[in-house]
Amino acid sequence: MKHPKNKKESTKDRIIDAAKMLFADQGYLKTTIADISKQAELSEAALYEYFQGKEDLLLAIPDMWVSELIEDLERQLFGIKGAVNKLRKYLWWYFRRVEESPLDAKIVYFFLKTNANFMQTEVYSNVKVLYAYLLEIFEEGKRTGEMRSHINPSIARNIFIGTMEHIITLWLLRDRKYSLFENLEETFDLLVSAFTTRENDPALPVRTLLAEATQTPSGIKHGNEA
Amino acid sequence: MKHPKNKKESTKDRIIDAAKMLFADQGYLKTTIADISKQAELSEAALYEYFQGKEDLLLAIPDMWVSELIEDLERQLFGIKGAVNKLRKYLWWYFRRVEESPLDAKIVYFFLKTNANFMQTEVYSNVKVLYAYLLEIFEEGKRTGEMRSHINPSIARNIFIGTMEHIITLWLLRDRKYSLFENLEETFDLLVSAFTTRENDPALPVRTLLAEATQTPSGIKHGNEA
DNA sequence: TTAATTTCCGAATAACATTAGGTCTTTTTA
DNA sequence: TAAAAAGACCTAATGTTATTCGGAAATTAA
Repeated sequence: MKHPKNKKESTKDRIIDAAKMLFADQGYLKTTIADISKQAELSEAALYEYFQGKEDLLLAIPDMWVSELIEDLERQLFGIKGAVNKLRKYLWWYFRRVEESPLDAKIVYFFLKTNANFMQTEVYSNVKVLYAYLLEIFEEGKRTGEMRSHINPSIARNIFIGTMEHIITLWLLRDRKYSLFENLEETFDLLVSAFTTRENDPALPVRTLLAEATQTPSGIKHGNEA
Repeated sequence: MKHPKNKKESTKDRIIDAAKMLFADQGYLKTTIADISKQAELSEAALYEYFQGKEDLLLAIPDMWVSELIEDLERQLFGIKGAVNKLRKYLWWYFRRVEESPLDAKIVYFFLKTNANFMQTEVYSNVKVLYAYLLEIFEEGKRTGEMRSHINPSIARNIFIGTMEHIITLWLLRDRKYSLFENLEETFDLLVSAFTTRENDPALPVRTLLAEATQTPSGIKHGNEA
């Protein structure tokens, strides 16, 4: 059915690109079908051959992006050992994808949830897949002892996702004037220190502290713990 | 100017209440001025005596709510000693306010950021005030030694706010079928364990071991407010 | 080459937000 | 108190936008 004329971008893609740019730039409301079709060099009526309407067009954008993400994620995590390492990879991977596709990200974070029936959409179930990976990671960490045994995976996931989303939202609101990766290392360490057992906490290695403490001149009382 | 006929709700309030309900229920887009004015028992034209337009009306809602929050927050935190206690109060207070005014919260979290010029609005600067309190709390915690000395307050704030917002957003998306306070205790403990020095971590009292081994380092005055 | 199909467009249509212009009521003021 | 001013409200335009209609041009299939 689809015969991609490689010489030029397909019409559908042109529409999507135009819409993506305009939605992200001016917002969904202020962007008119006339704007989009002008940018895509097409009549307004023709646009309706490709999308059922403005809302359908909006939904199509995150739909594609999130699908790509899902496919990529599996490959990215493949072969990585350990829950903390997976968590780290997840974070760096996702931030890179967001930095590479800020328009998609903006549409996802700003215009998707407003849709009222967003919960019933294809995109939402795909987002849940992305989140489910995190749950698995926390469950693995718990199982292997890398993370605290009494941790609640879904709570940990809330904290992790919430933090990610907030950082991204701020970055988008501030017109992405800085790098998303600024302070990321520190943020990750802080998060991990909440989840992991102490031995695995790189930010505050207790073993080392203990060792230091027992060496400090004033501190030696009774080193009854080891 | 204002002569509040106490016998009935003022017209302006009626409009705001109608808009709040309809926006939160159907979304900003699907709600028409006709809907709102019908609900408020008013002609469409009359509505424009009170608000410049649909967008102005939308903005008015969080504007009022956030102003109230700011005024309340100061009183709520007044007299509470210790950064962790303040943090806890902040969280419980805010969640209660959200649970009491879910429609306002929904408008804030779902329809405000989409506004493109949201950054220039009155509401945004007020939201920043709310967030600034958190920064102060983390700085205080750092200063008093209640929290880790190497913590970055703005990173801690990101984690805290991100987590809050994510929990609230989920709750709203799921039609608030459960209590916002479900698992809150556990979530808070997990967060605090990332921020605090070990002695204040009730979940995993590793530091008590250390404290036994050494004396409290550098004369930390831990307010024993737990 | 002809029929079918796809791609596209100009011109309606319809749903809205917003304005204009006016009536009726309440408040002010002289 | 009576006239004037201000306020609250309305019906009926007006203008903007999304969406649909009916058909033309271009492409593909036979």
